[in-house]
Amino acid sequence: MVMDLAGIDFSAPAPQVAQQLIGVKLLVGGVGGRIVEVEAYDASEPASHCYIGLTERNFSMFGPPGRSYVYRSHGLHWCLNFVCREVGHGAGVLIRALEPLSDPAALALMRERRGLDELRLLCSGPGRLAQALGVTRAQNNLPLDAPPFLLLPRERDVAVLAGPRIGISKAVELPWRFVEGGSRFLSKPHRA
DNA sequence: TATTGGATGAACT
DNA sequence: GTTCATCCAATAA
Repeated sequence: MVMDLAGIDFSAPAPQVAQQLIGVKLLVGGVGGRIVEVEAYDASEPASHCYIGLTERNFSMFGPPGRSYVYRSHGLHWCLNFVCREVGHGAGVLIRALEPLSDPAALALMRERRGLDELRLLCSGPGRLAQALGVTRAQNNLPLDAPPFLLLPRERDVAVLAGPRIGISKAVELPWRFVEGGSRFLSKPHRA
């Protein structure tokens, strides 16, 4: 166990970490919810930002496991990842959707940041959840076991389903997207 | 130096 | 279903 957060060993391969993250509660500055959708990425496959090697953008994915990797997508969205494996490997888990926490103050803050009322749309997508949680490049390469981050273990069992990843054109065959079966907060429905 | 293509989301038809 | 806003790393030249 190199990095034990919410009972998860982040030095394990990304797909293994990814399925264990479903049902875990993620808070950033006290705001967040239960993780219901994630995707695993690894330097060995071409859909990963690490496939090409170390760059200014992806350097945190080559650092220690159990840290954040935040990147900008399509020029306007931020996306949050958790780093896996060991230093120098290049692997991580993209956090794609949360079931928003029921704390009233937290919900109000997320709604304000998103400019929306509808609970379903607060955190159902990687860009949306980063906006709701106030995550930007300022939160890149930070340890996940210290503020503003907080990870709490699953409170109950969840049914985890695996399927193909969303929005990629390479390595489309890998079933490295993991969702909570039946969740209403997914960015897209599960497909096997 | 120029072009291209995204680990997206919102607003359209 | 399609379009588009808008940034930047990778690739081509």
